[in-house]
Amino acid sequence: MSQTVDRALSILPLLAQGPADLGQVADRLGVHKSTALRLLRTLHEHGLVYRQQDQRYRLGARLFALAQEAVENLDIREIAHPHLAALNERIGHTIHLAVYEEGEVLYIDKVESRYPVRMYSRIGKPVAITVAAVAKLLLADLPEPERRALAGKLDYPPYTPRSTPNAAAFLKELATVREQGWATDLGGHEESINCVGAPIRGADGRVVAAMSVSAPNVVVTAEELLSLLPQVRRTADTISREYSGTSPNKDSA
Amino acid sequence: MSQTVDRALSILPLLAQGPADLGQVADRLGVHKSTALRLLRTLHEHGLVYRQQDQRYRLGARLFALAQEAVENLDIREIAHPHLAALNERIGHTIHLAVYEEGEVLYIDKVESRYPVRMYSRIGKPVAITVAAVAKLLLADLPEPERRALAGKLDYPPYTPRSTPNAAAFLKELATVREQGWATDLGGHEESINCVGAPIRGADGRVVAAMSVSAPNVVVTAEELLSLLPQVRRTADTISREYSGTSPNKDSA
DNA sequence: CGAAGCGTTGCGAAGGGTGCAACAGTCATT
DNA sequence: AATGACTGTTGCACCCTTCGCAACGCTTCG
Repeated sequence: MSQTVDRALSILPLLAQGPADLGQVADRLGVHKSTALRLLRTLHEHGLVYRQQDQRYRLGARLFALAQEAVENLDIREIAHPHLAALNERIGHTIHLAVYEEGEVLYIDKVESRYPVRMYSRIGKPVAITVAAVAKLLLADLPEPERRALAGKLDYPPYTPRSTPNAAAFLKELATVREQGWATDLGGHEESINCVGAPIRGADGRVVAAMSVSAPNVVVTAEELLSLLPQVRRTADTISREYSGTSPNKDSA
Repeated sequence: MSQTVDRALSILPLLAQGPADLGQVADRLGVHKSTALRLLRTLHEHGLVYRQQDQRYRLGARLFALAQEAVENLDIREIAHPHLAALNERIGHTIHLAVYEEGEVLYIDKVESRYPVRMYSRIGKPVAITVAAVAKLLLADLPEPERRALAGKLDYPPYTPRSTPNAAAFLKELATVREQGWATDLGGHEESINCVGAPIRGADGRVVAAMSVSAPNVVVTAEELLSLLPQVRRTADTISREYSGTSPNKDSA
């Protein structure tokens, strides 16, 4: 809606592919060099773009800072974390927390067995949206037209023989998930990894996040993992209650 | 230099502090609501800003994606990683890789003992620039006036009794580091953690990155850690040679 | 030494952004 | 139920800001 800002922001994904010099940026934006220069300068002043010694531009450090601060301000994450850590204490496996946002599913927290360290390692990476248990939970709750439209637009990469093959199968799976209130990924992403997940709901009943427990089948069989489902659901429900129950006022001064 | 873009980008750090509604954004920008609305819309279309259910705006998911892609495109990181992993195989401790950018020191890779997983957990977080071994290495190589100016502007938080107390002590430490070509952090950040690091240099001899090995002193004493210095320096030198030696052409098609 | 490539600057023109005012919802109050 | 206050939204006219151009300085080639 704002041409100048639109052009400036278009530079970011362009630079995400790798450093580029002024001419390249101007070309790919379809604007004059002087225009590109001014946009890049503004981005530079805000730290979103960095100029390396060969004068080429690449994405800047402030971007990390912003992403970091952003993830820390997600209140679901803040509320959920202690519960995820507690569950991890008991069962030991890797636990993920994820949210849905505009066509993408995004890990926002992860608790690794015996390492209670927050890892953002997968943040921003394209989640295997067609097979991940958390993705199924989040998409299953979308309004029907949106869900259908999204399913149609997705690719269905055959990670393994057990991956979701196409939109029809995916929609059917989502219906099942919505019905039963939990989801699995049994070797759909990596042959030897199984997951089981449950939804976290807000006060209005909508799914605001999803959590899952993952484990390689050399450690526990799929059946053993499924036997943890009650604990997973209980944790998810606890988080749901806390999230929707008391008003989590985060008003700043 | 570009007013519109400047205003739009100013919204990002503002939202990093927490969600805000249209009026708040307009006020803090000093512009009319309608203007703020159009800027936010443009940011929204690019995924940098997300509108939550209560209509308030917060930072969006694309930000994570950009930060992620950016860090993957740092060629120093790409070249260094296998060497860091190899060193980690031998000595087992945590290894960091960091760069300097416009007044900030930034971790861009980390190899954890027995977990050869890339963790970006600390990316974007303010590094303890006055005490970290990698920070000393990077700042020690700055041109004198810049180094002096930066040292004067920094805060010197007393994390521990062994933390760098003030600018004078810091500059003296940096001189030592530049002299000897390596750096340590002996309990300056956390009482029980020691680090030893070495610089990675480009073809022109300038320090382009720094690496360090960290270990708690319950595992190895400071002396034992220092005994690893030759290995650390050898690894750093190997990376330096590879980085500056052959032309690492990363031209895309 | 000249040519070609890059980034940079100042300028006039016009396109786009700005603020205003009015509208449409929602919520709380009376 | 009606009123008011509050939000987010829209259309519009004015004028500021941005745009592309052309020329410049600079380095790097041939």
